[in-house]
Amino acid sequence: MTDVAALAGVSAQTVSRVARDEPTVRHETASRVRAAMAQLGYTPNRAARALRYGHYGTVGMIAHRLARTGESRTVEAVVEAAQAEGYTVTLVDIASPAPHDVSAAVARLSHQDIDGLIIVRAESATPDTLALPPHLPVVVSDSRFVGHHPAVAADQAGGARAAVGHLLELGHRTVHHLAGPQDSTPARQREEAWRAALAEAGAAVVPAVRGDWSAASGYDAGTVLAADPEVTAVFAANDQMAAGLVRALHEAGRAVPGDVSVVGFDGIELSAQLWPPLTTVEQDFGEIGRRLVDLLLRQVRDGENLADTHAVVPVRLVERESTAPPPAG
Amino acid sequence: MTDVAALAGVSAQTVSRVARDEPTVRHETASRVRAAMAQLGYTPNRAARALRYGHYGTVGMIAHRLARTGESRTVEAVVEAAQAEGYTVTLVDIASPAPHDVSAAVARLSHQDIDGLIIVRAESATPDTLALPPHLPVVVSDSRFVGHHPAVAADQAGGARAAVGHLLELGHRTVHHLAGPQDSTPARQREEAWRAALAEAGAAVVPAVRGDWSAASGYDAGTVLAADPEVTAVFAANDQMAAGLVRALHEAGRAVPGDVSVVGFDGIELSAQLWPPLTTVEQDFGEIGRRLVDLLLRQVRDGENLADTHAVVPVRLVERESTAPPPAG
DNA sequence: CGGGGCACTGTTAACGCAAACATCGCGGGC
DNA sequence: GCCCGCGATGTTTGCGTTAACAGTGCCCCG
Repeated sequence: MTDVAALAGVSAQTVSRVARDEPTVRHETASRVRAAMAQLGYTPNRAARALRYGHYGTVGMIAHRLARTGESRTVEAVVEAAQAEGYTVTLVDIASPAPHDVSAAVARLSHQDIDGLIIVRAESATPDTLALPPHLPVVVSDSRFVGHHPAVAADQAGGARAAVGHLLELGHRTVHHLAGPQDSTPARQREEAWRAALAEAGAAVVPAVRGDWSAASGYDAGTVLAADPEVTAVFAANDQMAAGLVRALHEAGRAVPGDVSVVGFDGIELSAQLWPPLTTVEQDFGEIGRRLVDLLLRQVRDGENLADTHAVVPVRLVERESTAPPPAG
Repeated sequence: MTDVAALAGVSAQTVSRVARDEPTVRHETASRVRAAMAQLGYTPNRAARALRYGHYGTVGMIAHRLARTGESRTVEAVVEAAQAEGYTVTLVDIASPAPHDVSAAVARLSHQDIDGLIIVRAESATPDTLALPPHLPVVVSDSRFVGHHPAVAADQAGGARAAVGHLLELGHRTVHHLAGPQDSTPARQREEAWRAALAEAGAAVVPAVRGDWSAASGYDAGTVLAADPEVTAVFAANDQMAAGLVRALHEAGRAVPGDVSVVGFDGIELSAQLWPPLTTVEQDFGEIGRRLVDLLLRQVRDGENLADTHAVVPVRLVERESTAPPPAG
């Protein structure tokens, strides 16, 4: 900056004014300064600016396994929403959802230049183990943190009930469940809602089969389910596992949806192009991302206390061709 | 910091020393300072630190459509690799791959606190339209920038040749191509290599059908391909489109691989669980991410000039059940 | 023709931190 | 017993920027 000032024959302050497009600089002077900036390749140092201003224009985001469907789509939505508000996003991927790793990530990020923090699926962390720096605005995409931090979550239970209800209405006597891993909150919520929906409808509550979200685990579970002639309808906790399940059913010679109906969860792009196209509970990740950013920035900018806020984002059952009435007899 | 110093009864410098774990502080003093830090909820201000040190410990990353397979997996790998080196990643999603939007993203990011920049698939941008700030280390995941910026790219051509070669070896007389969008470099590279491989093998060079990477576009293209009895083998430019294509084939009553063989590209998780499991060209996104970070940090830390570096990451043909010899006759 | 105001530009200080240097007190060597 | 050296801590200074205030020259008004 000093060099630019010298080259343009003005003071550093004037360079600063030009850099910030202050109107109180004569046109001629401004162009001279701009020329000097271009010649020297000058860019304002953001660290110094941030130091002066006291904020960074950046939000931190912590997630586990960024490349997964929900995560990557949430990341995309958060990045877009943050950009629209003039903020950039700094990302940290945690090694595991264990409290220790989450805390380490929080520590790492809170040492970065961030104005606020978004935690996606803190899974096994609890409010107490989070060890957040005081005064740092936070939003969590996990409803267990209500009362501690503002939270945004999809209507997991509603989605599960919709899936079960749909299958029951088609005439299935009960609905099996291909559940997600036990350390995942959404997985548990879907599983509990499935069980509750069955009980309320007076249908037989059968044991759940468990996968780990991966398509391969869905296939493995599918080989078991396919061998059981009692199984006529399965609600899978995500679309990946549903795809693996469908493959296992095909291999076992059980027609989908002729012999077995399948419902997924998430609404990944591929769900519509599977064979058969998958009936699924579609989540609005874009909305989740936008709500996360909104709740965070309201704290950052206006200092609102939103600890009790709990935004529930609705889900939608999309009926495609993987569900039908059970086989006669 | 001043408050902490006052509370602990030491100077600010000693607080600084404790914050950085300098060993020249007496244990007793250090604990007193730490207690004060905890009580006051003190966290070192990174902007001030960055100002002092002259670097940020952050790299910027620009990508288009973060939630797509290649992008999200590259992002994950980059984030992990950067974290391992003590850097965090700031993400910007561009609205479109048009030069104007890329430049805008560059401008936005270069005003952030970053030590270097990773540009993923600059697609339609060219070295000249990039308008990068001088002295900012950059790495691009696109081989067209060789000579201008260090680049990392998967072996698109090699992958396409492997796919075509595999199908030809099975006995197919020619291989059709379900291409990606024309404004995508990888799509063009795959398409050109497909055509070249066909020509070299003396096979008939048929026109390519074009999609936009989406599974739905693959389905649309698939309805056309399925109607043509001449088609016995299709190389799809990505797995999503391959999935849509396979569905269209199923619907048209053409068996996969009995009547038509299909090869995809990318190696998404679901490819192994489609029906039938998809033969595909697997990319090593993890390696791409690691190489990007490596090349960037070598510039950042050691000031190396890597402009001519062009890392080609090998791909691997994974043979599964969607390919077989053509139907007899 | 002198003073007030305005447009423009310069000077000073502070943001929070850490390197460099200064100081202090103590134990040991002579 | 005096001074050196070392460990532990304090003081000064500057990183690049910008807010606040301080000029400086010019035009216009009375």
